[in-house]
Amino acid sequence: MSIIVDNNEAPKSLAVALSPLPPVAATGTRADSVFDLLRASIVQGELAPGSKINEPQLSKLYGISRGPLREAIRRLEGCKLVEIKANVGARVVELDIQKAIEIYEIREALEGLACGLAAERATASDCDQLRALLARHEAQIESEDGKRYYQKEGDLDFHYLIVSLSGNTRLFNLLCDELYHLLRLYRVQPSSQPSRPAQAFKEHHRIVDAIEERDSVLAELLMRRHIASAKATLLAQLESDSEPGLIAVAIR
Amino acid sequence: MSIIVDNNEAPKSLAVALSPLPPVAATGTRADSVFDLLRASIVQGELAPGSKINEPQLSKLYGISRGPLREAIRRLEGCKLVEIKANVGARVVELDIQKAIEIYEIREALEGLACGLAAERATASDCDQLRALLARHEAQIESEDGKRYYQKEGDLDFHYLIVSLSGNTRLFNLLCDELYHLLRLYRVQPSSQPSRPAQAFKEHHRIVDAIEERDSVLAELLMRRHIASAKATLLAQLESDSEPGLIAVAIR
DNA sequence: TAGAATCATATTGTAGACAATATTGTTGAA
DNA sequence: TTCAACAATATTGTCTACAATATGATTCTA
Repeated sequence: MSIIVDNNEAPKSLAVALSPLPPVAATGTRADSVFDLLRASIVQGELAPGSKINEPQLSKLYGISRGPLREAIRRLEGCKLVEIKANVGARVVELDIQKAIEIYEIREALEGLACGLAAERATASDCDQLRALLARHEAQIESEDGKRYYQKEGDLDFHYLIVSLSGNTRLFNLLCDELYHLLRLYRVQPSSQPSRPAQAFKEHHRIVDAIEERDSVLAELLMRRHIASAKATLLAQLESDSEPGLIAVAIR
Repeated sequence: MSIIVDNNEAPKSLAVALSPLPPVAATGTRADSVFDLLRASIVQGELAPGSKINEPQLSKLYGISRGPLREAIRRLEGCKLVEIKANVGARVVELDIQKAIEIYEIREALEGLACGLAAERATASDCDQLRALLARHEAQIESEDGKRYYQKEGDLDFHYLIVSLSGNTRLFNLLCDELYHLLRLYRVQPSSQPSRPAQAFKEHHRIVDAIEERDSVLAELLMRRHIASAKATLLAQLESDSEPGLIAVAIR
């Protein structure tokens, strides 16, 4: 299954696949709640890449009118998770290799920045937190299902923490509220997943070393290399996956 | 006049200050048109930083209903030009020194990336374009009112071109559709404007040299330094401006 | 007078209905 | 059969009205 060619319409059992709106919205407006739900649905693959966002269908599903729904869709557009064409509607974004390259180029620059700033600003207790996180990851790597966890979310935990230590709020929002959600789209398909948890773990350790030593130049360099490695791994996966995908396109 | 303390409400003569919606929308939806108009109004300072976005008032002014207007406001939120609080409404963003630092940190990383990529990808004719742009700027710098032009928009022209040469569409959108509009907010106030057109012009030339020589590492380095200089200049202005502002706050 | 509670007002949030546009299916002619 | 024009349908875009919430002014009490 390739993410490139999977632009089928949403299945008819959509109402089953998507979670309904909780009866009492925790806080904020309905548009906010629906935004969260829709984003989760897209990121988790319930709403397939390329599939149409049908307003009447979704407003009925979530039990809200189209007004707040449209506002939620506009916010998704801001996050680049959907693309809107006037008088045509919104579709879940389709990720291809070209977009992956662009995203990772940006990610490398921004996380490099974040890591360098973190090295300048991290306190001793911040470093303790980083070490504790790494220790938890080490324990999980040794167990087999932990390995999967580490690949999926544990890695992002590490990056979240570094970015938050940068002290740059806008940078945090840019990475954690937008870019990371997009990145998750690339993890939806089970795929071969050779990945590289042990290697990544080593790299994480060296990054924390640099931060502890307040070596911001080295911290930036190591993080940029770390992201570049992740990019190479992802691109290799995408390219191997794309072959059957292209065939599937040809068949149709 | 300081951008920090200028959080007065929009003047009563708002309808005069803002341009009305053109009778025939060029293309796209009304929400798109109003988004463009509102963004222009904010960036040009007609809608002052910190001022309230009043939906009934604006919908009457633009001659549209609140539905598309709210969608436009959501998009402005995505560009970080307004901040929305649930059940309270939207306000034009207030720029302070802290935010300027954050924006310029991000800008330095992203434009450094863009410039390095441009050095890798620019063709001979791309380089010709860059040289032609610089020649135009040189001519304008020598005339006095050209100097002002150069400070205001000519500099951004140069950066637009570099970013577009990077070949990274997402990077282009991030910088040109979002960050640059925000940056313009800092230029609204007339201020002392010592600025540094001659120095910036020199730096631009060296950047183009590096791009022509396909030296992406140098190109990135020079662009980062160039942005860092611009940041220092802006921060110096903001800090000198902020003193009377703080007094104004104390008086009120 | 100072402060708190209450009420009136204004603004935001939401719903439902209608208009405009795009999409799809059908019919007809070449 | 194939293509084009047309009609039917569905979806998006917009408007109006109403409900929910916040804001402020006023009144009342200590």
